[in-house]
Amino acid sequence: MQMDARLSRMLHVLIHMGRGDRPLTSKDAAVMLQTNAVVVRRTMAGLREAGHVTSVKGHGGGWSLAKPLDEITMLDIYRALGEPRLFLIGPASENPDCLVEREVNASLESAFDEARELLLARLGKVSLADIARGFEERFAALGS
Amino acid sequence: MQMDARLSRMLHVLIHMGRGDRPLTSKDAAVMLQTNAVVVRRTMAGLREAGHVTSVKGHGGGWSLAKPLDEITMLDIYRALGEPRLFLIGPASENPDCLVEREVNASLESAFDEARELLLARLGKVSLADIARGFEERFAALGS
DNA sequence: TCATATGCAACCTAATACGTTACATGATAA
DNA sequence: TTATCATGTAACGTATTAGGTTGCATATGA
Repeated sequence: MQMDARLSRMLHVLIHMGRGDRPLTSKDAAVMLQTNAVVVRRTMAGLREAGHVTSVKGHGGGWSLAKPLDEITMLDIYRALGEPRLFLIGPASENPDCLVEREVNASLESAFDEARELLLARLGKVSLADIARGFEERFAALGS
Repeated sequence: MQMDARLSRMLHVLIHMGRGDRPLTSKDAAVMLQTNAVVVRRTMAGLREAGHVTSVKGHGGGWSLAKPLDEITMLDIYRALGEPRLFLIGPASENPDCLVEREVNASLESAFDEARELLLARLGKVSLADIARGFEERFAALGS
């Protein structure tokens, strides 16, 4: 499979939403993300269920933030997406009969679990407002 | 795609090779790994190129370790497999025009890079002899 | 009423480890 | 020398899953 870009895409579009004043339509988001409006709705559905965004049908409708960006972390969005699998690499089988294989699995899982823990902790420390701030700084530096 | 089990499988089979005295045929390895002999050869080819194992054709042939297990780390095998992609999650595009997207990518990459670094460091600290030792201990505990 | 927007089902596509078949090549034993 | 055993490799099929696409129902505002 290709990369799972849902987390990246949602962060991207949420920060744009934080900078706009009107609801963002799936169509406009699709242009930003260079994809299809259905893909946007499908992915955003998880964020709505998690309470991070709201959606309104009809004229003037679209997607809006349900809370300010500084109350949303990268980890929140990862969770709202259903905590998709992080690693492409894994054990051949979950509960093998072979004791050697069990030992190999234990060694690998230990290393991967530690990496996962670190990664999620890091995602939890960065709010979308932090990322937006980083953007503002780069943008300002560009104009100078 | 399903999990990439090549690392797990290679560690498994290498430790078995360390416990045997004769070359291990692809067929026998395939039974151990519950797969096909061609898959074994395909995957082991990388380990041979990296100098971790040797292969001999014909009668009495098969696969042998090129060095003792305490001179091979989990990281060595990961590298010999061509350093396959670790993470399933990634950016939507590598060099986006949108500055917001660049900022998102930078934040994500920073977190993922740190996790990768930790993971590879951990893989580099564990030799196959360490895993074999763990197995021996569990095995001995089982018999008591 | 009509244009606009989400909601959602149903299907196709791409990428890639893994599985499978077929055949060539090399090595050993009879 | 010949049969057997083993690796080497090409070629093609399979399964999984994010993403893409079409179609239609539903709700909202002008």
